[in-house]
Amino acid sequence: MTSKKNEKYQLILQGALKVFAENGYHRSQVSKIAKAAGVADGTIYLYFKRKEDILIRLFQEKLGELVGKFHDSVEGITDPIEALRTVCHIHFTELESNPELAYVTQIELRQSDLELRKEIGSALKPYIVLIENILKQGVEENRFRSDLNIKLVRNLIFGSMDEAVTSWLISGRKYPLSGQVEDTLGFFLHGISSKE
Amino acid sequence: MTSKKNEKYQLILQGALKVFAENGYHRSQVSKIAKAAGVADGTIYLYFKRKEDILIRLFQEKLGELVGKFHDSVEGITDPIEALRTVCHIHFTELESNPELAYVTQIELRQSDLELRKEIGSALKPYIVLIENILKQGVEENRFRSDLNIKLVRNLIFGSMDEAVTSWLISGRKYPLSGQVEDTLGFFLHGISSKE
Amino acid sequence: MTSKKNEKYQLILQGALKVFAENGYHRSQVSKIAKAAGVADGTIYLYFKRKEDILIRLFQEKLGELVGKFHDSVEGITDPIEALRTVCHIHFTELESNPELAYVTQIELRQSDLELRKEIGSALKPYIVLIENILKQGVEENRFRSDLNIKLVRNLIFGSMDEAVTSWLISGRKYPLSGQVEDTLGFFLHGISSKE
Amino acid sequence: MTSKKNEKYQLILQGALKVFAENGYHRSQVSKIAKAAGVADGTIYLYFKRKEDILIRLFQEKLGELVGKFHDSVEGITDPIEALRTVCHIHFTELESNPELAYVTQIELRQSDLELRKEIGSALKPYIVLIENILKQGVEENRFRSDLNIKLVRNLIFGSMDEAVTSWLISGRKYPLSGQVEDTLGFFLHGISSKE
DNA sequence: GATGAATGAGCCTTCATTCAT
DNA sequence: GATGAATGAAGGCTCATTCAT
Repeated sequence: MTSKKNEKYQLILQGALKVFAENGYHRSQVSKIAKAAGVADGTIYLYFKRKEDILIRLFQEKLGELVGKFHDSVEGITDPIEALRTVCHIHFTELESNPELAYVTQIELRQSDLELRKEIGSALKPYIVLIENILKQGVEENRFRSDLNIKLVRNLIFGSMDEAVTSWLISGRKYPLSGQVEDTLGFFLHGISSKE
Repeated sequence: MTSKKNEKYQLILQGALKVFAENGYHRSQVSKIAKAAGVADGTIYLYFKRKEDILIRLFQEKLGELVGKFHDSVEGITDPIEALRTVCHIHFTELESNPELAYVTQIELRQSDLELRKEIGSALKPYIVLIENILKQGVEENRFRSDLNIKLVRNLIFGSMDEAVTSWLISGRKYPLSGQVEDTLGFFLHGISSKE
Repeated sequence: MTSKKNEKYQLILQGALKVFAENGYHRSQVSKIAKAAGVADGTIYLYFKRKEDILIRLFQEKLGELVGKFHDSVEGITDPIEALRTVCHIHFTELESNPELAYVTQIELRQSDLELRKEIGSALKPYIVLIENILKQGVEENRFRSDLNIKLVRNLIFGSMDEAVTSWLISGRKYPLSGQVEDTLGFFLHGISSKE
Repeated sequence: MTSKKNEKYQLILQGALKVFAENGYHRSQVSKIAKAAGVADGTIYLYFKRKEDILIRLFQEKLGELVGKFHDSVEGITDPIEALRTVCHIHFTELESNPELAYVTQIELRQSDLELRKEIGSALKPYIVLIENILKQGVEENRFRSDLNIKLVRNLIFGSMDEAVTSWLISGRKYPLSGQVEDTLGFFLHGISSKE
């Protein structure tokens, strides 16, 4: 049964999320993760090739879930502006309601070398593509400017939201992140220039 | 002579920049930095309290230089839009022409715990404030929207540029970063909505 | 099995005794002890918190054994003079027949800071108390002088024997230490004054 | 002028005595001694071959002074018992009134390897010989027992006093050491047996 | 599959000693 | 003689990974 294998596998991922969030990747010994997961040290190596794999898989699983939620939520929405609002709303509320995950994605995942960054990049790819598709659709429907540099703008949008989350996290989460959805969206849609 | 003292200090910083960029912080042994700097291992500890200090100081020095350039360049510019263009232009060209520095700031500096992230944040503060002041001035002069959430927008702008640099870096620097200044500025100023 | 755990623990202690005796504490690298014990360097840290702990535990174990022997030997002896003779005899013969232990107790254990000295002192306490009890009993039975300053005299007796051992050791063990039991006892019992 | 040379030499010895007493030999860095002495690190190596030499010389100088005092005080005394009393009195009072010296001689000097212990032994020799001569004279004058094992007894006497000092020191110097001269002397002279 | 005791490579840091000034 | 910046050897300790049970 894969369910049995999944059981330990999931326990380890959950333990790792907790331990990474509390201590940071480099101060999270494998033995500490094993204890948090309630398994023996060696058991971890039955499911993960090396310590770094735990981080990668954790990210992939969690980001997969997130991207799934993005897809599900956007699916029925035909208005690209509404789709963008939904993406931003989910991005902020999901991380706001899950500080451990936020910490790991915003802080710990960056604690990795160029190689890992590329892997993270590919895991993020579906999310970036999702934004890209919204942009394309918006341009086609003439809701967005036709001269958009889409590859660039999707990155700028992602980077904006990412920085908004990181700032909120580093500030100590003193204000509600979800309260910034509309202002962020306004920035995306209209920029900062006065109408004149 | 302070020049003499500065000499070794600078040699170590330069060596560290090179070694960090090549290997990443965690794979950069102190002995490797010492060799790159042309000094003995122990000498490093005459100028830096511990290995992590090298990273912090490196960042502070280099970012200090960058912020200085921003200030110098923006000083004589009265038009806030032009000021924003200048900031973006310098941000992109400086890092484009200095890939080692780009690597360390975009990748390695993120490989640090929350504590260090806060120190980095405070070193970045003057830059963020510079953007904030441009925004304030623009609002006052009615060039920017009066309803801007300035604290948020300055972060979004910084985050956008930051992500643009990271993407360019992770892509393998296959395209000229400086070629994206105008499109980025267009995004900041007008957003993505079509005029209608 | 605790025997299995004890096995490595004992191997390390034995290795340490040998290496300390040959090289002295400060010139005994942990790796040398590990090799002598036939275990890996890291294994030592599964059983001992730090290098200094090996010395402390070694002393406590070995001194514990010695004190046990003193107790066993004295137990059935009712004559306090005979008890004192037995103590001196065991003190000299045990160390004489175990030069490695003698070296560590007389030389290396002194190579420690005040903090460790206090720990050693507390481990020695039962031995000192044993001597003290013999003195008390002797005074009660009117075999020893009633005006003895017992706290002082127990120290003087211990110090005498200790110095006798150290001198023998530093001399290169050129004469039989056990041959000095009777003269030492004579000194304790009658002092040096002529009867007149 | 040797006086000039002696000046720095003495400064270093004084600094070392202070630093050794405060920190213990192994935690007394050469640079700390240099600072306490008010000289440069390198200067120490103009007067001492290596760090260990400082300890040896310090001991030799200080012990030399002590032995000088013993000789001066005993010189005019013809009664061997009185001579022994004087020796014990000086031994206790000198170290009691100079806790830094006491600490270094009783604790730090023991923190040395067999080689150094032998050097210390030879520096102590004149003191041991002084005691030996008193014993010989006493035996000749029939004040002490004629069957004394002089080589042994001189060590026992020295060891007794030495232990008395160390115990007093480790106890935290809570009682006056000089108050134990008479009881100690009583032990030397008459031992512990009741007269009968 | 699961365990966890054992491994041993790896590395930061200290500090006695040197030597150019 | 005096300085103190520079040196670099040395070693205690950690912890990711393995493997016999």
